[in-house]
Amino acid sequence: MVARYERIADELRGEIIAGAHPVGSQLPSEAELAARYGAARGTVRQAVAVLAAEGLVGSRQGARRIVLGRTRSQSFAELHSFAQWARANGYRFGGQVIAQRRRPAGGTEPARLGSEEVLEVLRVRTLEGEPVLLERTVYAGWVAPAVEELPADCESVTEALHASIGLVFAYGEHLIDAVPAGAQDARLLGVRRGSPLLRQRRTTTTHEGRPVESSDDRYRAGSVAFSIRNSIGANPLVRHAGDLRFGAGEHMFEL
Amino acid sequence: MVARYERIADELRGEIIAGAHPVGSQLPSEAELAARYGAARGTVRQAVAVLAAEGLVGSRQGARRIVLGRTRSQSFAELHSFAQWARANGYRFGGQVIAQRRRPAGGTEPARLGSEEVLEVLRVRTLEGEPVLLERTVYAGWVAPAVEELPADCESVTEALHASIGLVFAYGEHLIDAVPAGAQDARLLGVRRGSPLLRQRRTTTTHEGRPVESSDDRYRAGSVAFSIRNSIGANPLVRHAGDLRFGAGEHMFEL
DNA sequence: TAGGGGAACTTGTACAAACAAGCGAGCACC
DNA sequence: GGTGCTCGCTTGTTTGTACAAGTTCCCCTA
Repeated sequence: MVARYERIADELRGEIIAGAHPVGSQLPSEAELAARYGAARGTVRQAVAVLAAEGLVGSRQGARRIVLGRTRSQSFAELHSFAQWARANGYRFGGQVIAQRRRPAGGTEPARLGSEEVLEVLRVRTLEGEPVLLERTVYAGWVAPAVEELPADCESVTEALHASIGLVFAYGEHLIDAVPAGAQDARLLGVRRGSPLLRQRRTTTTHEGRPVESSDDRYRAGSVAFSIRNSIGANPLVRHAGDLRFGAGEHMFEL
Repeated sequence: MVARYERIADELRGEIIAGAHPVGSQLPSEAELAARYGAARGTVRQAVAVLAAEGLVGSRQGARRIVLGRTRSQSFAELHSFAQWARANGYRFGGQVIAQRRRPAGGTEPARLGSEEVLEVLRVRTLEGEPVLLERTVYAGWVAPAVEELPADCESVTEALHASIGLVFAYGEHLIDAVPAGAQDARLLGVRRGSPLLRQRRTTTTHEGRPVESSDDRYRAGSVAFSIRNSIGANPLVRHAGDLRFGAGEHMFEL
């Protein structure tokens, strides 16, 4: 059972993507949409709120909503699952575990992952036959057995874990920056040492806030880019900082 | 006049940051909050929706909301304005125009910026005395005069343009990736050629969707990082297979 | 013609009510 | 002891109403 506002949002999104509402044009007013769909104004507002959150439309009090773009963001799942992102975009992709071992948690890991023993996995992901991503993932102890069950060439770890133990990656925090390729990075990704990599560090938790994994993913430069659309009203994005000299923290944009 | 739901959100956020609701704990139910604040349930829902959008709390049907984190994501303006971000975080910062010239629009610029003549500006930004950011910005013709009025060491272009012509950067689209430093990048940022830079390409528009600028900003590696906190909606692992397929260009994560 | 004043329109906020759907704990049963 | 089920709690969805606040555009006036 899909909610009514979602169906309305889907339909409006479809119209925008199809070009019925060109970029820069005005959307029908809430009252018009309510009449068209035979829904209450509140329901229509929920629908357009979805589109606004996706960055497709912008709105401000007093003026009609305007169309900002036509590309849809599928943000969360794609940010967590390489496979889901690649599949949604029609790319050929693959994966291969290079190394995997259990070890005691160290540093901030016990606090971040909430377990004393962790499972460390090194995976290479390919896109269109080319290695583009190196994943260094640390799993909390309680998911380790399920992860060890997976085949080495498992296409989608996220989906496999959902199927096997019903695990859902519900919340995540991501840090994106650029780093030079180390020796191992260079070898596995087929680039020169020191060449630029786009790094995404993430920590994910379940619905209950239970930590699942913490990962350091490195993309070959030129292979992928992150895209964000935002507005002054709805603020998904902000910046943070660290220190060049002390190297203790680093400057950070919060998205 | 601040909205009621915003005041409630502020108060709850304050309680979370202060530790009254530790990370992992449950928030009071909507009914309790409504009673406490003497507000309708809908109003309370709006308040907690704000916190959810900030990534502070997570929610799912049937269960109480839980606290996910204590760090607050700030304003949108900080993504567009280096100065506002740096100031809000208490950093010393500066800026200097290196080159500036008008030229005819080329390539996709007429379409992106909606003008035939543009103003190209090259700026270096410093943080704590160190050059960390190189901005190559192309302004639409209609803002060019106002930009040319600015002093070469203008601290905040965004604020200056707001003060002089009432310009508001309302919507933005950002593409984040990693690139090797070119000769000019290396010289101005004080790094070696080919070393990693974090690149943020952005296009900004006004409230009405009128294009203002298009920029290529490059950060020294290790100086800044982008941070995103997100959550899965209601739909766990459901994805539509290949409903969208954009041929051109590079692979993109859309956030 | 340029400018000010307003009226109509549009989105934002707030309240109230009702039902649907999912979660969790406690209870009964095997 | 463990399993399954029911019931109460909590969040999600939808409708309706009313007013507030900001925008847009037309018209009237100087």
